[in-house]
Amino acid sequence: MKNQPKNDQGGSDTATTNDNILRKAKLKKLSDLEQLGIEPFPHIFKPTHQAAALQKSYESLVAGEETQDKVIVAGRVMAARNNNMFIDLMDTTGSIQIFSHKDSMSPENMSLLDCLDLGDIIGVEGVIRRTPRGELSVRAYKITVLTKSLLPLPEKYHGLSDVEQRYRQRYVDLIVNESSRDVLRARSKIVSAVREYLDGIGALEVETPILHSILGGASAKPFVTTYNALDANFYLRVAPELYLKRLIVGGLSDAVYEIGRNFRNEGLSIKHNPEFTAVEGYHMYMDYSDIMDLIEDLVGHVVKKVHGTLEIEYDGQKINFAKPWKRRSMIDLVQDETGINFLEFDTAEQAHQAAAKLNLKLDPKLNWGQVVEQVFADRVEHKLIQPTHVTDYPFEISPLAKNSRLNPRLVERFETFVNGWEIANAFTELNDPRIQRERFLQQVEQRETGDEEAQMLDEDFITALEYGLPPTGGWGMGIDRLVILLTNSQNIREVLCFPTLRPLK
RNA sequence: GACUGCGUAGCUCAGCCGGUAGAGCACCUGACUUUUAAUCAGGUGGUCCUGGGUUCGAUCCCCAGCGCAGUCACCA
Repeated sequence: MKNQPKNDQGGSDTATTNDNILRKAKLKKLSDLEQLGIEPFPHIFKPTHQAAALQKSYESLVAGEETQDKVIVAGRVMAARNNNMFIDLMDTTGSIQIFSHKDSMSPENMSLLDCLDLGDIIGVEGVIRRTPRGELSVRAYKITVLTKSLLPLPEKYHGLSDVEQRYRQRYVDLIVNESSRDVLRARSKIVSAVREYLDGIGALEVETPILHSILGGASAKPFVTTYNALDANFYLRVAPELYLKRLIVGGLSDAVYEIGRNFRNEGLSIKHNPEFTAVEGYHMYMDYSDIMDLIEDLVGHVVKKVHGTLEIEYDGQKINFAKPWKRRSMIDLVQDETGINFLEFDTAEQAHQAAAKLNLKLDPKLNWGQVVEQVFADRVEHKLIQPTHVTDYPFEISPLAKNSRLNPRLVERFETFVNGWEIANAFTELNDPRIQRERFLQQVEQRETGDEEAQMLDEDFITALEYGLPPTGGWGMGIDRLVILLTNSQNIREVLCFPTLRPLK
């Protein structure tokens, strides 16, 4: 990539690049400060006020008026005018102008102004006033350098827009791009709201292993790593599901949940990052209908917390999260779009023939359920803009879900779609150890025919089921996608603090 | 992984139908001193992503590589 800061040029006299010239200018000011007996990196400073709160409490202060209210603020110098007489100081809450005039500052302190650069972090003691031009300001009595910055900030008007650099050097992006800060702060708020809701219904937050010796809980390609001390290979988990259900078996709580990272060794896209955050929850004595209610309440709580209303706009499209959400079976939705009722086909061959009529090119090895899933993905998924629970999935693609009470070829599973994206996946949990073993064995068979994503037989999980998993409903939700929707972002990387990039060589 | 596009100053971007490059901001010097992307005058700053090839000459054309983006495939 271009424009990486070079770290090995600080002391070189032969340096001629602009990078070096800019850096040298700042190093000179740093040594000027030291000449003045000023420590450019002091240990501590205690501000008393923050910018946003000051802006709010002095909202009605009229232009030209000065108070006697003493404040101490601290932040980064983002802009300066009139030889640093006016400085825009930015802290984590907002900005406030600093006004430095010889009438209210010592000559020594005034000379410190000459050593300031954009990007420096300073502390300012002074009084609140509003300038005749109407800008709320701190008239400085004393300015303290808190941290000298040695690298130039990006352009003050256009900011930093090179996406690669924004993600590789998120700290620079965050300094100059308010929208980046807003998105990541909203993410934190969303995670808090999820936690708040689940704690509120009495669910217990737990942490289960990320290093798994047996792959399970979802159909996905894993990352593999080695643990030296045990001389054993581990998978980075693709889902925490099987461990969470073990905790329900153990009766740790009526409900448990985990918010954490899953890892899938698959491609990057605007919707996919190899490590992503999911929340999963398991609730005794609930079935998938109860979980649909729960998802609607949970997401509703989060949306309201972030937006104050249940109707949001994403990419110009209005999305309404008000209950109840549409609930419709996968088979019916496919029939709505294609006129084909796949339940009429008893064999995979018949399903393949039907799919072929729809001009779908499918791997001939796919079983009936996989064909239905592909037709659904191709014809239906992208049309599900408003929140929709798609219910009753084929059992072949749902090895951990309990069979349907209505049709043995289906299971009590649903996925929730918003804006054409799957955001949640849930089942009435399969708790019959005999059937679970069969399902695992079918997965193992698929694995042996080359399906890298098929799950493994987890004997200990079956043992847990043999001790008895009470009737339980479980669900998982992708946090990143929810954040994309609720922050009107276009890309998963925008909602990750540090998205995955190819390492620089 | 495949295809397409992009890579020029610290940042945001022009430009060159092949003759070694410009602007604004930032930075430096000076002026101004109640400014708001402050203003005015002057100045510094470039491996035009990297490596090959074609050419008298390549930042520009060709090939390969690296990085990024978008689309597709797998997936949440």
